Amino acid sequence: MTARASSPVERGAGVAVWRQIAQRIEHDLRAGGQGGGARLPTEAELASRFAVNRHTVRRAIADLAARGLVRVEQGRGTFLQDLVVDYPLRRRTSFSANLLAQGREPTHQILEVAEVAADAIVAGPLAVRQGTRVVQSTSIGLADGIPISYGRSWFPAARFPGLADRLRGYTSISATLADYDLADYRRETTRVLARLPSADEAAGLRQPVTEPVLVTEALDVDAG
Amino acid sequence: MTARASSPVERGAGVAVWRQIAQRIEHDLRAGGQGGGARLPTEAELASRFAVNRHTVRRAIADLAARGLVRVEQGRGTFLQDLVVDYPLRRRTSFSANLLAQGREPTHQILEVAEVAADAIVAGPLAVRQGTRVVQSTSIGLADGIPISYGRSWFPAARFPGLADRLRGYTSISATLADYDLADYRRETTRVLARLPSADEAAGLRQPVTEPVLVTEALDVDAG
DNA sequence: ACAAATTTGTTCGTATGTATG
DNA sequence: ACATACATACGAACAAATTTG
Repeated sequence: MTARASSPVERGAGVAVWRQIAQRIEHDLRAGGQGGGARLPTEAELASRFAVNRHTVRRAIADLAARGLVRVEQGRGTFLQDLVVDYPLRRRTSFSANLLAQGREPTHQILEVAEVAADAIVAGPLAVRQGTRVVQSTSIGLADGIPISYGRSWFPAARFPGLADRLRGYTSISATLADYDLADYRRETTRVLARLPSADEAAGLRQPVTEPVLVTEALDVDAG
Repeated sequence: MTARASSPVERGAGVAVWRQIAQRIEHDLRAGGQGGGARLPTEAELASRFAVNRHTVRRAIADLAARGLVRVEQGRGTFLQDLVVDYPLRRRTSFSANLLAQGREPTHQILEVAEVAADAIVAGPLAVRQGTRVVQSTSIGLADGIPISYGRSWFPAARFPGLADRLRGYTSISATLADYDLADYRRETTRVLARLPSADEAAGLRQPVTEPVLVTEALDVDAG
């Protein structure tokens, strides 16, 4: 698509070249309704097209990728992303940030991750046979450094290849804990509410993009 | 802080140098509890400290910034970011939103909530004496109706009056599950993404009001 | 108010590594 | 094995914003 010479970018203008390129690509993407995972030109191609260094194109693409417009795959190419970045990932990051910011958010520490055979107790709810390999995660939840919860979870190993390692790598929260937290701890933290502009319209649009607003409100509560 | 020579990064290992640096910086930040907007060493400083090119350091910092740990200001420096949006609540809302959109996000079902006496196993990590009343929650995680995880958690009853009832009322997600989900399940569900208008600007403000955007996107995936 | 020094931002060039087909 | 395409890393230079003299 857009095989045209592509008018050159403005050098020396106030706007960084990579921004101009990012914007142009974005515009072109939105214009030419390339559904699904349409593929973008290669970095080299774009570089020559815009007459810039490949790094400059990469910077632009990095921006688009960060905003969830495209997805980059090594060795394959860059593709239009209509599904956006995901939430959990960001969620985790925001959690880390939280942790860093204050020291008193409830945290979750994974003590141990092991792969064991499912026993009778576990096998039932997981709908697997006894003896099936399951990943067992043992963790504690902390609030202000004080242990609040202790939990053990099991996941079917087969269904989640690599889960064990992944769990070891991260320190994630226990939802249950967080949920409780949401009810009680909230008092002295900041809240964020996500409000869909209108749960209805979100449906009609074919565009994969709906943009509800996230309202953040700080709530100071006197102790007690 | 950390004025030491900083053992060199592993070259040629499987991990990109910038990742190692990002991780090291992150670690150092968490370790040295530098509250508020403590300032990081300059890029040049870090570059020489790690014996890498400045670009490599920049890449690492970009990562930290993207994850909300630090904030970079041209001409001034890089600072530890502390104000953050709130995490758990956002998570829940997004979860609800998710639910609303489709019906097949991974869910968490609480099977049973009981108040029991802490046994030796539980008492330890919770830092309570054996026999202390603890709330025991048993739950399973589902994805598309299929049980994926089975877990049991304990909370000190004293610390959380009313927890039992509250747990019975909710149906929450398992963070671990969600974490994994992020890698695999994503493919065929609807995602909700909270995007700060500009991860950078959101930084400057001391105001407790940040208004990221929630992007909801439907993703149709061909079966198979 | 102006100049200089600092510090981050942008762009180019070059080289090499890694994943994909 | 080979070509393609993205990933990483280094080096150099200059621009822009901020702070300091």
